Amino acid sequence: MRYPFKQVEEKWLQYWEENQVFKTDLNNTQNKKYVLVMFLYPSGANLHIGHWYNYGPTDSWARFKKLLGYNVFEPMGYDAFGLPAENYAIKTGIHPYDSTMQNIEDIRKQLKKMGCMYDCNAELMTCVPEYYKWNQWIFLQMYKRGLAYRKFAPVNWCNSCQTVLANEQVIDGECERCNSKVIQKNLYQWFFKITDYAEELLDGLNKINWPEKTKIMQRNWIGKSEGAKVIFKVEHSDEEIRVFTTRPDTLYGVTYVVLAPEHPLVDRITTEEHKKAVENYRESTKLLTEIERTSTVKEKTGVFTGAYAINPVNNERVPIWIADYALITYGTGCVMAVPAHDERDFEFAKKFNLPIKKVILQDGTKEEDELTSAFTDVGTMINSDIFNGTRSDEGITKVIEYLEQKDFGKRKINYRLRDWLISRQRYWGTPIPIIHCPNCGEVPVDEKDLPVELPYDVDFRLGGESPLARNEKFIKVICPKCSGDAKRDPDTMDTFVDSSWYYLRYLNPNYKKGPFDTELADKWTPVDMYVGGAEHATMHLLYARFFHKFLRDLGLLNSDEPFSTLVHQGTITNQGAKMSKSKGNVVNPDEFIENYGTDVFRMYLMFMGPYDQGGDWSDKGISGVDRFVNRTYDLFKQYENKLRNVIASDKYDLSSLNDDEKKVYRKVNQTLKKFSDEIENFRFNTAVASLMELLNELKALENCIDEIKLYVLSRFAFMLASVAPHLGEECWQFLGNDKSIYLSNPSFIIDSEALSEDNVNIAIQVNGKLRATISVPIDSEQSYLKSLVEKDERVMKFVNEKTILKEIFVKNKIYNIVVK
RNA sequence: GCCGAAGUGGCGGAAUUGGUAGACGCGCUGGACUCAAAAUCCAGUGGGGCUCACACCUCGUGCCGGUUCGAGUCCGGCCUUCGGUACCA
Repeated sequence: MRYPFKQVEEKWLQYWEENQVFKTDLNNTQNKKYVLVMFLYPSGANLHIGHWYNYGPTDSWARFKKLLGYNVFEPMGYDAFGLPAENYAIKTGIHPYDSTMQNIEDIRKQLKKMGCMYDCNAELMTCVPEYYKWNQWIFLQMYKRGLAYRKFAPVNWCNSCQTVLANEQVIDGECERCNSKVIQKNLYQWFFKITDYAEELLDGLNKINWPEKTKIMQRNWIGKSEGAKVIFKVEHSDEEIRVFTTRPDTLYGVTYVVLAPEHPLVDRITTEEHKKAVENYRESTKLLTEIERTSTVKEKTGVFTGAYAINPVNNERVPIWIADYALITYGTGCVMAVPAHDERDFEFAKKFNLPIKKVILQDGTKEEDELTSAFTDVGTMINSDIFNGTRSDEGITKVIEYLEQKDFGKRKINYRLRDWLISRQRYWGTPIPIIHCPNCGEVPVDEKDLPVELPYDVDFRLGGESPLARNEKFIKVICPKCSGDAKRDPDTMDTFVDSSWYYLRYLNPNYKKGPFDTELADKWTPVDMYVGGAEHATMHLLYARFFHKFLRDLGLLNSDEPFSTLVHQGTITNQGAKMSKSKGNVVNPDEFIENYGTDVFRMYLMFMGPYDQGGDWSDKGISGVDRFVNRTYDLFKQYENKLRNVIASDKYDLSSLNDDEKKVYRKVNQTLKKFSDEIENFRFNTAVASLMELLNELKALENCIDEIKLYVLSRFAFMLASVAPHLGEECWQFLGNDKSIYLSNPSFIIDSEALSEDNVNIAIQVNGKLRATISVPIDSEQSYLKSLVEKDERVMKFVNEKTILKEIFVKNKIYNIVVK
């Protein structure tokens, strides 16, 4: 009979809801497991395969933990602010609030079909004042501590989205969202001082169980480098140039200095005769950034300023150039150029005929040998006064010590990480709780006046300024300090602010005394298992760590990290291409749900391949899972109500069982072991395969007594309930159970004695080549095998007339005879 | 360029610390059931050789080399694909 999935799925969904099976008792923190998937962006499109792939298997993991007796908390919510809703509004006139709420309602229904254990009491959305009020509150706490600040700064501007972007949101010089070219613009913007936490963010990576590649990405993004700051005086001037270098050992080889074109010093030091050229160059680089910054041809360009700097260690006079290969955003915006030992400087020096001075001698070469490229490895220091003869790697610290002694410079650590730009010139986000007063300057909104509510009636057409700036009712306020006319800050916050702490809010979404219930947060965080896309490696996953540490420093949390274990699901592609609405290649899961049901579809997604690898979508194998599910259903259906009065023990003595009983008893114990291991480690494909193997062995069930049947089938149903929840429940019921398996606490213990077999197959090799396999009792000794092999013609024909040099024996595995 | 991951049958993919390569599934082939088909069930299925057949032999995990009794797994050198990053001093 075909598995009537529609009735079964409906039945159990209803049961779970009516009996609140998945409501978590948050006050009970014994055996707690906080399982979380990255929350959902409520777009108008249907949930696609990617959502199912993310949520389904993770839910199976959570379900298995629950079956094992853990107190599992698995919430789901909506990341409801953001640009797409606003762009949609501009196009259609439908207000972002209305469309978002409608979308959430639609998505709730679809989510339900997945049959996940989401605790609906914990649902949250970020676009309501009850939530974003606390974004503002956190903002104010940062402001108080100098961690939220406003500055006039060059920012990434997307003309199409009419807003600024964080560095993390610029991909290949293009806007992450709309792929249009990002340009530079100078604007007053709000920043969060994430750089204050750079060192701790780096350090903390060693303490968390995250994919190594994600940690590496964060490490690179933070980009710590150690070196020195060196001060060069500008000749005939009071100005000084402070450079950062990781190679103080090459300091004697400096032949020129480079400033970034935008560097403020340029105006003050450029000589009259070079002003024009410098101005032209600055203009051209500005244009270049706007037009073609990502050009693959990186021909070095630059101009001389006419000024000279003095190298503090040898008083050499070196020219000061400007060039766009010096970046204003990194280090001090100034570079000491050592062409002999830096590839970029070498290239530049060659092009502009600047001197190349060798100060590190490569082992096995002579000083007068000409350099054909920069030598950047370790060698012996030369032309370096008192350091001559020193190995360059040791020279680094020695030169730094010397610089500090003479007051020429200092040891310095630099980070690539920049502060997080959070202002957005858009409507659909959290208003920034700051008032700008002509008399008092920046005035933070009083905490008791929060939330600063986002007004509903707004003209959100694009215009280069925030839509909120055009809303008189919102923008005009009385300054709380001087009672004069003032204006609210018209910008809203980056939506990554919302997602930086939502996992704390889930624990009590209605909490009123603070952003989250600190008592619960202490018990339930860090999140035990966090699952989401790898594309968030340097954005959400970095910001959330920063927030967590900040909230800890506020005294609201005790833990240092938000997510102790992280897993990335892979990407499901369609014919090699990422699925996206714009490409029109999104595979709709609906037809599979309709034809096969939720359980089959979820199980197929798990079975396809390694979870973190994703893969190209194909429905080719789904019939295999469908067959498995139907066979399984048939098997259990056969025993419907027949085992109701049977009672199985927790353990059976193998010697009391017949061969078939032994076989299935062992197999189910072995499967339970394997299945548990595989699920625990997110290896769902092999977990499902192990169940298929088990089913294939269960033909032998016919020759078993009822007790064994029940023993085996109840364990099978137990495992099924994790990967095919509705079917698992149904099968559990067929065995005579009246209650949901999730309310039954079966606590099956693996019989470790049943894990091994009576007999094992040993590979018999001659010189490492397989010549025969022999079945022997487990743990047989070498001598016994030898006696068998000696009678075995298949093996002996390769041994006869040759000398046995060696025999290698690995118990229960292999017996290898080495001959010559 | 640099950092990271991966290359295994016709296909998706399995293989504890080096120890019987190809689990599980798809597909395909043959058979049963059927008037027939679908569905279902049973059997077979890496390539090559040899044989009436059973058996047996041989080659096989991107390429070349090495370590080892034994390598998909370890080491050295390449090639390809996919992610990340990009003048970071």
